[in-house]
Amino acid sequence: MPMRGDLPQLLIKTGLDLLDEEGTEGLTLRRIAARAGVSHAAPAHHFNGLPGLRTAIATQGFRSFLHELVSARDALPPDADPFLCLLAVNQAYIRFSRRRTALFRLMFDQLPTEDNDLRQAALAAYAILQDHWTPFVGDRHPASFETAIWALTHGFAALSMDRPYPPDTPVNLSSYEDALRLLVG
Amino acid sequence: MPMRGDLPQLLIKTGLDLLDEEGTEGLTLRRIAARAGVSHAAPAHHFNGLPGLRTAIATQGFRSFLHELVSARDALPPDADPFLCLLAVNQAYIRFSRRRTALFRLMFDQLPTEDNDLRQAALAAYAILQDHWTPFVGDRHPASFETAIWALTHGFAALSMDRPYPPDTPVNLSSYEDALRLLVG
DNA sequence: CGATTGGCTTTACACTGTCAAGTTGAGTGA
DNA sequence: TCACTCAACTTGACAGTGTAAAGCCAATCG
Repeated sequence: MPMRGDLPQLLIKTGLDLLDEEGTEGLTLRRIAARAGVSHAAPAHHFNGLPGLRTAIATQGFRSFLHELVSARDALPPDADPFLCLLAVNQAYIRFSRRRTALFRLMFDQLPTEDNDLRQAALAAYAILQDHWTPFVGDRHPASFETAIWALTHGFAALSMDRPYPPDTPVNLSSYEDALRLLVG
Repeated sequence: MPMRGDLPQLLIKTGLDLLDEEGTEGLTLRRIAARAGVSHAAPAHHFNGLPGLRTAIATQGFRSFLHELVSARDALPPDADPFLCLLAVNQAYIRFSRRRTALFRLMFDQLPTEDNDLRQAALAAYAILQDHWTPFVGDRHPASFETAIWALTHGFAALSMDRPYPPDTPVNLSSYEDALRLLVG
């Protein structure tokens, strides 16, 4: 495998930059290649064409996602209120979707892909989420509660990415906090 | 060459078909043109390039969306239980996202576009949703409750489109019903 | 009748992903 | 030392894409 410089990793990083800077349509094999200083066909040689590179980028995206969730958790004191922990981690989820919209969209678009690395990275991030809402299950059906709280968070993230759905209401994080309280309370 | 029925509407309908049959990447100006039996540049002449055609298709999508929500409501007897109405309409929301995934994605991708027709179509659909959850606001903060129930529904729709997020758990509609009950109860 | 205009076609161009073939260069074995 | 190998690229070509400019042509209008 590539000892020298590790071009695949450089291509993934370049793709992430391109995604953040220019959005979804900026992610192109040839642009990544040009920015990485290699020939236009080099990326396709290391990944399985554009789809392969996209899942590789999405996988790295889930790892960054995990890192931000963990950071949000570790920023609180170890004896913090469980609800504050839950809120902090879920707000990190939502902030990620707003700050890295194109990447967030790519990640969840690529999720159906049956790629092992992608699955593992996504599951690792999901495990962090699970850890924080399990204390609130109570006597409710665990699967339903899990579905509820996760769909609430993801839905809020998806809808507040670029704009609110009903263009009048400004979706803000405090209204998410209220909604979360409704659910766990 | 279509004598009757204006070409723009035919192009939109062709685009919707193409989207349903071949997914997002099947939606192409040239393919739409070919299927509609016109030259490859005809679509760009009536809409503002591909972006314009996409928002036009998304707008029509929101109109179909509205129609399905209304149909779900009208399928119940007029004296039906409010929760059953709410559930039926929201399940229609979710079914739409599963049955017409590519269109659903396009609709919410194009939503940020500052297009008046698109806004109006999206708001009309949203109004139907609002009608059904307002009876359950109770003494809660209306905006937060609205956010909660709508984010829950949209999140569930988004996550169950192609796949479950944690690839193990099969997201099904009955778990959504439970989640909805948790929220409105 | 000639001019105009709107609907569409034709042509051209830059850009995309992908494939096949070529190049290069660092290792490897005898 | 000297071919040989083989993976990492490069080069070149091709079909498909959106878009812009120009052309065509029937209907309309003054």
